[in-house]
Amino acid sequence: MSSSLIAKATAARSNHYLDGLNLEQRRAVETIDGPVLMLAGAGTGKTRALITRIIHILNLRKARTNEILAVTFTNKAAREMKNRIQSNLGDAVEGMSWIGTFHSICVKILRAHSEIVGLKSNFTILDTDDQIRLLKQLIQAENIDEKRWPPRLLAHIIDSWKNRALIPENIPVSEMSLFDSRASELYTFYQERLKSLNAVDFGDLLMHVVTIFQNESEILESYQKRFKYILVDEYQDTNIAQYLWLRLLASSHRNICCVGDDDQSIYGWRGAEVGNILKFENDFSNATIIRLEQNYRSTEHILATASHLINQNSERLGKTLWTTENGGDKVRLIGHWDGDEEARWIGDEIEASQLGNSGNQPINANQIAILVRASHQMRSFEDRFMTIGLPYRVIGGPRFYERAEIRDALAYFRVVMSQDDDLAFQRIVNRPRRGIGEKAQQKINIEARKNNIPMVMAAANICQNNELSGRAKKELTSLLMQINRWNVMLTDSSIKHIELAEIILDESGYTEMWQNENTPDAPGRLENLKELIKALEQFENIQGFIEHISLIMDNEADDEALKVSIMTLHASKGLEFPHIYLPGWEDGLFPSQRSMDETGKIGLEEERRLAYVGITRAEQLCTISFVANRRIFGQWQSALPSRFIDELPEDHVQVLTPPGLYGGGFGAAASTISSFSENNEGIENDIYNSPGWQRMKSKAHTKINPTAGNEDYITLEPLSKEQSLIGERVFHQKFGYGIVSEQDGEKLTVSFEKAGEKKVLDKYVALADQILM
DNA sequence: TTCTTACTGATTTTT
DNA sequence: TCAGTAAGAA
Repeated sequence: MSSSLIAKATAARSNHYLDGLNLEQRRAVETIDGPVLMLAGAGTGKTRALITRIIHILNLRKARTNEILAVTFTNKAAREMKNRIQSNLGDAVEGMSWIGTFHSICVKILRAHSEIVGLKSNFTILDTDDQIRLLKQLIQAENIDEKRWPPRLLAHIIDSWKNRALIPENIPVSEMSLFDSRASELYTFYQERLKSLNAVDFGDLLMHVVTIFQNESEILESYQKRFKYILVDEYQDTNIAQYLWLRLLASSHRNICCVGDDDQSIYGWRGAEVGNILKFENDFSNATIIRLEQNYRSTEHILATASHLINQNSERLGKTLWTTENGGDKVRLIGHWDGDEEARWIGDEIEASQLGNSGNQPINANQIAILVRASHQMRSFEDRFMTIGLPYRVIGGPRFYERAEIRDALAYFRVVMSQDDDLAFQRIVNRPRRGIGEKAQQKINIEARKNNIPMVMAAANICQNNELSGRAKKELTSLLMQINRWNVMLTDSSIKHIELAEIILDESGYTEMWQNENTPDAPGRLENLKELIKALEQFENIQGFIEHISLIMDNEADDEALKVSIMTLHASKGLEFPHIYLPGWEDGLFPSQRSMDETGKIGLEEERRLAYVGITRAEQLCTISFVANRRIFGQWQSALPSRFIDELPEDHVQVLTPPGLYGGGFGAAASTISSFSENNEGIENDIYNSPGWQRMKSKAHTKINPTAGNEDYITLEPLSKEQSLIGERVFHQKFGYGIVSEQDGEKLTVSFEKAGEKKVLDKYVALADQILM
């Protein structure tokens, strides 16, 4: 009696972490044994459930900290998981050595068993850039026309095989003859080359480990025993190799919990298989399926809009998000004339919301995000925000370690550390320019291949045998000597590794190269190099740094700064913001034409999921917009509103009237808008048929965008035919300002200030003094 | 070898 | 439009 009371009391005390979970979350936490699929909709607290589950397993003493395998896709997610566990467990989290990305965990496993797949345990990890360069060399060596068969394509083909864990011997016959009928052959060569370089690419990390698991049952068993519980985040993004990897590890005890949302699968084009999540029940019989559907993030209108949209997809497991949060603003929909106006309007809206206009609470810029489909859309926002002085930051873009200067610096370090790192050597041998050009490099390469020796050694031979011209020989010899000297310094304990790094960059002339360069981004690159040196401080030596760099280094944005975020929809997954803007909802841009062309309905559904991801990022306010005219590749194109706009639920959407004299406009969008307007308060649809609108339309490409000033731009009267324009100062969208020198009907000859004399049609110019600048 | 100019062709990108 | 590259000129 009393002992059961004690048990109850202890349980009540130690389980406090379960407090505040809803019923489903709690079930997800407490169903520890056996396969579990947690279908967690956007904003339903899946990370919390996942973390609590780990704590629960530990608390019940079902496993030790180092017996739990928790896999994520990004380092950021892994870091976040660790941090959140730490706040619950304290330093015990240090024992959780198996929280990480698929790739980083595979590196760890592969380093322990690399000899099985013919690698040394200190293998290097190539990134995409290295991979492409290697493939390029192979293609050249095989005398294949690079133009018709670009290395990128081959890289894609090989990646797609690796994503399916297909080693060269297992390529399906139907796919062998891709790429000029040589794909599988080149794949074989590529793998051989990687082996001889003692290197792997990202895909290999997974594939090699799967191969080891499949062929070495003892090794597999040891890991099966070690990982008593397996947790997987973002399961909808796993590819086949990852799926096989998981299934192998979980096949004995089947204690695997996969968390995912089929509606948020947006990486199909990169090999992710939604199928993995759709058929989880088949793969793991008697699996418990738990749906987290209560949303804690967004208002009812936002959820209803997202749900209604995603409901049009056919291939889904089905979930309905709900919330107890009633009310809030409807999702807003607005059309604009063109991309500049869209950016201008959004800029104005953001400024207004920062001040707390229209009855809402003032909101900081960092609470707002703009999510675009394609990165080229970002520019008009950057331009606009720059001119109005609105602080912003672009999330995504090239990562720190992908920048050329960082990669160059790392290549120097790599060569110094291991002189058989041919790829690194090739990268730096003529950077800065040393007069060791293509010819000389080819000689080194041939020599290396002939004798099967590293390029550094081959280069030394060539220098000795006098096979190079004076300058090249001199430079190469001195470079080799330098490398040697730095290598000696590496073992000299009186020189700190940070100093050595600086010495290498300075003595090689690399820093100088950027100092002498007069491009606008040169200072930034030097700045990055400083950052790199700073990052070195956290490591014991350069070696340790290099080990981690290829997998871990990423640039963290400072969350503190009050800046509007601009990013792609893809980059927004997992984030949330009070206010979200979703511009560019035009057919062809979003959904992307290419997506639909390439994979048809599958592609369209993925695009729709992308829209779903976008909308569900919003907590309070979500604004969708589209334009009638967009400049794509410098060409103006008129656009139709996205078909997704037709799929929005009218009851939860408020259509806004664009500001300006003619209310902006969107040609064919009018019909879409009018179908909405029946249920929406007073929109004057007929403005789209009004003479003013038509006039606006005819001047589509003449509209002058004011870059400064708050006033609405003025609309120009059409130039009258009778009016003589000779001697007038005019403005042209493309050529800028100029003076009209001749006039023949509607044809004008204008001498432009910047572009020189051009013949243009009068409808493409405007009188300069009518332009408000 | 390197600098210049002409051409081409173009989503999304966790590792 | 614009960046990245490939062929020509110095």
